[in-house]
Amino acid sequence: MHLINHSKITHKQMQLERYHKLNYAYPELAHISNKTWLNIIDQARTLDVSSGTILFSGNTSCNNFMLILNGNIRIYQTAEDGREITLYRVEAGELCILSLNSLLKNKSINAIAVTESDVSALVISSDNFATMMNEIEDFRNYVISTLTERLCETICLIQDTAFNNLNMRLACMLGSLFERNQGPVLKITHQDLAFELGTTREVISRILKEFERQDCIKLSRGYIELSSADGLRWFQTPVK
Amino acid sequence: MHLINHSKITHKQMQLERYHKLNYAYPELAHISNKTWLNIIDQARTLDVSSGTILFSGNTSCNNFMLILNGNIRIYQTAEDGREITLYRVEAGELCILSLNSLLKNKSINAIAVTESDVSALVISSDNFATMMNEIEDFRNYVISTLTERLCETICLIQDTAFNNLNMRLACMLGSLFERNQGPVLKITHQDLAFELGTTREVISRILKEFERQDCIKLSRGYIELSSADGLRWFQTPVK
DNA sequence: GATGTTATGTGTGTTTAGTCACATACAAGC
DNA sequence: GCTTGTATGTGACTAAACACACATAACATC
Repeated sequence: MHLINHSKITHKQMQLERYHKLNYAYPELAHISNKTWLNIIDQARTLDVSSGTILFSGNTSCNNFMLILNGNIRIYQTAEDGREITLYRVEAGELCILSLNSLLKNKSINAIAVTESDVSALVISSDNFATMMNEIEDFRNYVISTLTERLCETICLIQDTAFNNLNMRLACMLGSLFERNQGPVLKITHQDLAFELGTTREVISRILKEFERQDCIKLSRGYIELSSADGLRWFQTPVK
Repeated sequence: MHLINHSKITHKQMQLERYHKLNYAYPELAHISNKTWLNIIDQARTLDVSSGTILFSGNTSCNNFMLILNGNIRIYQTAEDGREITLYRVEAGELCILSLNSLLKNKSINAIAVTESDVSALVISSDNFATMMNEIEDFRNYVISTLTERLCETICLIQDTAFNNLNMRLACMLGSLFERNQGPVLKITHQDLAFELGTTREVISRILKEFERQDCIKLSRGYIELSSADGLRWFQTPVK
C-alpha cells in the first residue's frame, strides 16, 4: 500500500515534469487546456534516443508524430557519390513536418532524419494525431503554420542551390552559424560544412582558405574563428 | 417584376454552373454538403483572368484563397541575371498552397505566380478560408494533404538541383513532358525549357542537340519530337 | 518577297565545381 | 616519444555550366 501510493506520487510528478518540459518547449501550445489534449499528452509515450540515431530514412518510415522536448534533429538527403545536403533542422518546440507524409499518406519520403544530440520526445500515435487535428484548433493552426513556413524555407533553399555559387552560399551559412553561436569560435569541420551545402570537402577547404586570406576568418583544426563579420558579409551578396 | 424574376433564374443557373465546375475540378471536395461550405461557395467571387497574368509576386501578395476551376498557374523564382526556375504548377483541382503563407502570416513569399492559360477561379476571403478550415474536416484534410505533398515535391526538387547534372535533369523533364503530352510532338522552345530548369538557353540547345545526335529526339523550330523514349531514358539515370 | 521578330546553332573562352592523389598537421593515447 | 586516426592543404586535371558573339533559319505580316 505504501509502495503503491509512492508509485502514484512519482507518476504524478512525472506527468507534471512532462507538462513543464512540453510547455517550455512549445509556448504556442502551452495554453491549451482542452481535455482531449491533456488525455493524449498523458497517454503519449516518451522517446529517449542518443545522438546519432536515425529516426527515419528512405526505408524506415516514421508512423508517429513527435513533439520534441529536448535536442535537435537534422533532415538531409544523400547522393550516390556520398554527398549530402541538409534540408532543415528540427529543434525542441518545432514539428517534424516531413513525418506528416508517412503519417498522412503512408508513403515515406526520400530523406533521412538523424538526431544531432540526445533527444527526448513525446510520441503521439497516428490516430491521436488525427484526433488532435480535428478537435484542437490551436494545435491544428500550429501544425499548418509550421508546414507553411517549412514550405517557404524549402523554396528559399531551392533558389539558393539553383542560383547562388558556393562562395556565397558558404559565406551565408557561416554567417548564420556565427550568429547562433555563442562567441566567435565555431566548432565545425570542413566536411560537415560540405554536408550542409551538398558539396565536397576540398571545395569547402579552398573557399575557406580564400576567406582566411581576406581576413574574414581564422582556421584551425576543427574550428573556425570569425575575424571580420563585415568582411564575411561582403561575400554574402552577389558580386557587383 | 418580370425582369427580377428572370435575373433570379439566371443567378440560380449560374450557381448550378459554378457547382458543376467546382465538383468537376475537385472531386475530393464534391461530396461536401455542409451548410458553411455551401454558403461560402455561394458568396465567393469568380475571378477570370487571361493567360499571362501575374497573380502574385514578391511585391503584390495574394490575400485570398483560390479554388481553380479552369486553367493552370506556374509558380517560379527568378535570379538577378534573368534566369528562372519553375517551382511547381497549380492546375484546376489543385490548391495554390504558397498563397497560404501570405494568408496565414501576411508575409509574401519570394516567388511569382503567373497564369499559363486563361484561368477562372473562386476567390475565398481570408476569413472564410479560416472558417472552412475550422469547420469542414474534409476541406481541412485536403488542404493539409496538398501542403504535405507540395513539401515533399519541393524537397525532391532540391535533391534534383543539388545533385543531378543538367543532361539528366533535362532528359527527365522531357520525359515527363512527353508523358503528359498527347502525341509525340511537343510544342516548347529551348528558352522555355531553360526557364523550367533554372539555366540558360544555349546550354539547353546544346544538350538537346546531343539528344538529337543520339536519335532520342528530333528538333524543329518551336517543337521537339520524340524518336526514342528508351534512348531518352538512358539519359535519365546517372551514368554507370 | 521584303522586313522584323523570334528561335536556334555554334565557336570560343571563362568560371565554377568536382576529382584524384598526396602531403602535412594536429590530437589522443599508449 | 611513437602510432593511429582524423582533419586540413594543395597541385593538377577534368568536367560542367555559363557567357558572349555571332550566324542562320523559320515564321509572320504586310
